[in-house]
Amino acid sequence: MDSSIVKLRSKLEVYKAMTDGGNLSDCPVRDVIQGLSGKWSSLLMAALAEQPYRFGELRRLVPDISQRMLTQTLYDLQRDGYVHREVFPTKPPSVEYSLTDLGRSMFEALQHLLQWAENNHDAVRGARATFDAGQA
Amino acid sequence: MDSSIVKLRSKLEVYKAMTDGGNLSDCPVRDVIQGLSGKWSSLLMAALAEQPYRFGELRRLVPDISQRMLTQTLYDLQRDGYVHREVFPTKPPSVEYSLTDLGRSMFEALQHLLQWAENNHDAVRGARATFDAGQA
DNA sequence: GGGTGTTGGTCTCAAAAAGAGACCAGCACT
DNA sequence: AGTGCTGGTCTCTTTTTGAGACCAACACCC
Repeated sequence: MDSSIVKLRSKLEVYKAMTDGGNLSDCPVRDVIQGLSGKWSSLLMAALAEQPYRFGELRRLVPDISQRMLTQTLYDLQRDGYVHREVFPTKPPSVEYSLTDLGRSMFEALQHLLQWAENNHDAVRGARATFDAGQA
Repeated sequence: MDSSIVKLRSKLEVYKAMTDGGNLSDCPVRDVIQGLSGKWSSLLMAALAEQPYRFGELRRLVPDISQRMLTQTLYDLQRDGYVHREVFPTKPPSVEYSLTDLGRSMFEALQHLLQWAENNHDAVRGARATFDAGQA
């Protein structure tokens, strides 16, 4: 079973790792997860996991992200060490974003969740439809 | 290697699964991920993965969540089929939240990411510190 | 040399989401 | 009668996000 490594740790431990200290600054796991829980983070990670992209390419690739949020999300990902930003001295200068080793490592863990989402989206959509019908 | 199953699919495919159609409603993966990318979702999932909890217990367990966001996040998790809500006719009535099978299945995938966060938080914190020092 | 296009942003303003905290009904217990 | 506990909701303020205008610098074209 591919989840054996994870299962060796009790769920309680993972939970405690998220709440230890009671506040964010004392809880590293929450601190890290926070940076990934934005609306665009996982999407941009998935894009950059495929290949490095330039700013404008990413903007065209994800048409419904605002330029402002693209800038900011890339900045945050870079700050947390997942993404490398390189400016090429062309005219006008172009900027390439790529995953760091840390970013690739993180994406491997994230990918399980993306995979699950792809495999189970109809179950989720079904649950949502049933729920909404019941509330109506 | 425990990630072999995932690696069988190309990263490109996962990425395409997140962008197909160009908008949210046509992209199931983004639709599902969206529901999990909130600030509190993963934390509450981790808590409920440990054991079922009542509303007030969760509130005490996560002291820095507002009652308003606790209500709403649990509602969303319930709507997407991850969480079961049961009202017991005590006086005053108590409400218990627990994971569904779908929720447990999803948490298994999520746990990889939580695990990674726990293992690598010092790398992330280090990257952040270095970055901030460079910007100063 | 003047007009147009490209680059990767920033700035402002409006809309949406989140946080803080008061408030509520219903009943038990004292 | 007063107090407490339950799981919420309501309102108000602050923060975050979204939409879109604007920018400098240069290249290319004529």
